Amino acid sequence: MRKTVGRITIKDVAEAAGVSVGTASRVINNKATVRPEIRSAVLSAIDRLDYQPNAVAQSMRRRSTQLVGCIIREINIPALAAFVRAAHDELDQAGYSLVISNSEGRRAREEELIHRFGRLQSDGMLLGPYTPVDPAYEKLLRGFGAPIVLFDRNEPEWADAVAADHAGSIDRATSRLLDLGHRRIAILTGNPLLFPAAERIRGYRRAFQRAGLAVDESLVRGTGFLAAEGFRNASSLLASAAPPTALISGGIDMLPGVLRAIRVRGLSIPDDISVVGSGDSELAELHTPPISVERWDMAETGRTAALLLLRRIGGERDTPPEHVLLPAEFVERASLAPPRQS
Amino acid sequence: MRKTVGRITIKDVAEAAGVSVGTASRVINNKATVRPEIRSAVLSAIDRLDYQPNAVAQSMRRRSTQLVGCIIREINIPALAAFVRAAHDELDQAGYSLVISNSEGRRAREEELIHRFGRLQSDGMLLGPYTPVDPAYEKLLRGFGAPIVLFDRNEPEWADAVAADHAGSIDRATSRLLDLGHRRIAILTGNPLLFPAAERIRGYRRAFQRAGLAVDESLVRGTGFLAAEGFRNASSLLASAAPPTALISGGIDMLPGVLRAIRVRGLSIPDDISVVGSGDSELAELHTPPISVERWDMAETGRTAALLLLRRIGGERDTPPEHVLLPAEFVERASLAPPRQS
DNA sequence: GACGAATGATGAAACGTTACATTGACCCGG
DNA sequence: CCGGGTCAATGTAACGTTTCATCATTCGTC
Repeated sequence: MRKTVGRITIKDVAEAAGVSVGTASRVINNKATVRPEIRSAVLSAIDRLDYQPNAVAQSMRRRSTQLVGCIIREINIPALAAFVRAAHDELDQAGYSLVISNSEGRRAREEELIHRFGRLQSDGMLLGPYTPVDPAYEKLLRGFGAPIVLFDRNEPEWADAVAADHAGSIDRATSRLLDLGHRRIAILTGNPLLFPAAERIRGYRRAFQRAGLAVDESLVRGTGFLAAEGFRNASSLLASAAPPTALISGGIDMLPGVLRAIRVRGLSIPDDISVVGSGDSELAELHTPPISVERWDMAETGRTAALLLLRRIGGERDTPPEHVLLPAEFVERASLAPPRQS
Repeated sequence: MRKTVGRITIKDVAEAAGVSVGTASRVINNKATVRPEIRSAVLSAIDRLDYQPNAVAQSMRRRSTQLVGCIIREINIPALAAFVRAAHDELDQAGYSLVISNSEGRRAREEELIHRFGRLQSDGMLLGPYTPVDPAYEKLLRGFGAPIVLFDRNEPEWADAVAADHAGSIDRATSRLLDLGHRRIAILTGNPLLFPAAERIRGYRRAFQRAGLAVDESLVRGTGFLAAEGFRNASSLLASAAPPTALISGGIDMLPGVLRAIRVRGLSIPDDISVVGSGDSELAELHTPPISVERWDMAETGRTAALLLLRRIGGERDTPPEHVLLPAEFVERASLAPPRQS
């Protein structure tokens, strides 16, 4: 006798099987001992009524939602989509669902989303804050009642984190440019208070230092990861009295802006200017000429982040925070050439 | 006096403000009438205790989770990411969170995810089934307790749907190829039981019919949308005795496979073969030569889907299902040329 | 055949909210 | 001065589970 109104609850199942709700619950979670004949009676009732446990009620009681929040800047960036995809697979396999949200890189939205995922009682969170973590932010994160894993960030340092070795790859890229004879090498990246920007600049300086050369500070621009910033900075540099002969685009989706600035100015790659991008992409690979990039495995990043998170969720609460640094390589393509003799 | 164990509940707030939980609740949901001085007492307690409502408990009681499920084949496909992004924004603005999951185009996973989102009590679902909707599937969907919006699908027909006019754009593409003198035009797409495959083939046939020409059925391949299928079909066609002089890649992420098959065979575009893709992408735009495509607005698709869903969630349950057909255009690029004289 | 130990099933109390029926206080008109 | 009508706040019953203490039955042992 199917109930006509409302969904089927465990109570209906118990009634149909002629047992108590408690027993029905024990069957459903196949717990402890329950007589085989009763078990099958309950299972048949479940089948007959097409019963599905109400996850909300379960979450309420078990105090675990099997939900993981993920705050990224923009799902539309292929590299981030790859990250999400890999993390999703790992979490999904462990029975967790992924709630994603785009922060658009805005502090206010990040805060709102963190609050939202807190209210949601999500069991964990993957977070790539776009704002430097000041004390207020740190407090907000500390108040989040579940484990947090950061990606491509290293603050707050008490959270687990997965990041790529930007310093290493940009060091290699810069060295290669120096070897080719470049001296005026510009690096465009985000706020140096954020890990990937700081690291890229660190690698850049390290290469100069090793070569015994001084860095021209006017060529180091840490104002923003976005394509628009890339365009702005590249444009102004290229228009200057002593324009750079090589340009490192240090943002995961900055390259389109930089390329546009170069095109607008009528320059050609690599004859007029050498270019290095950050993060491999169809754009970099298929561009004419193909653009050299620092590359790391985004899927591996996502997997690792998910695994770290699952470990914490699984109860490992008081081992020290783990900061995984994944290798990044420098992939040379046709976008590099010696500087033009002038 | 901050509780040291467990989260702060509305009970703590009520206690701290010296009112009943009912009153506290009324303040929180600023409902009905509540004396200003009491309201501010409660608000100050909330502030002091840093209280956040438990969304799980709210969902339980209100019977609404503010969660929307989204099942797509693969978030990693830029076009789908754009869809998700746009839908996300619309839903987010209305206070809903988006739970996404990748079906990998596998029926079993689709079913499992639909069940999961049902158990989750999600308030709605965005769904692009990759499997033709047979009676069993239709029953599954009918049993899902919340509104469903399909994208690029038209079945089951009782669900709202948003799709692109593939028939129109592929008709134009085919016509253009016929005008250029092509007669052996192959079309590679998915299962013709699925809307976008059926529509593309329909447009293709329509163009031939208008031109008074017969379709060579051996050139119509409706075996799968994936890049691997594209590679397989393109390879076998190109290796045949009478290979096509033009090729329509009728799947949103099939193009890489098709291009690879052409490259492997050592053919050049457009001299040896003309190519049309489905859905614009960086690959199509930046390829040498750029690939012509049928193009539609993925963001608009996502927005529309979200809006349709929100309307249903908002209570409009018994207006007839809405099937929105968004325009698709044919974008001609350098991948087209007259067939080589043989 | 009685007793304790297992084994299985039950009932009710949570979980944190919201909604609804109730109560209490106060005012106003007759 | 009483009755009815507002307005505000309270107390409590849900929502659908799980869990835990409790109770009932069975079984083996002496």
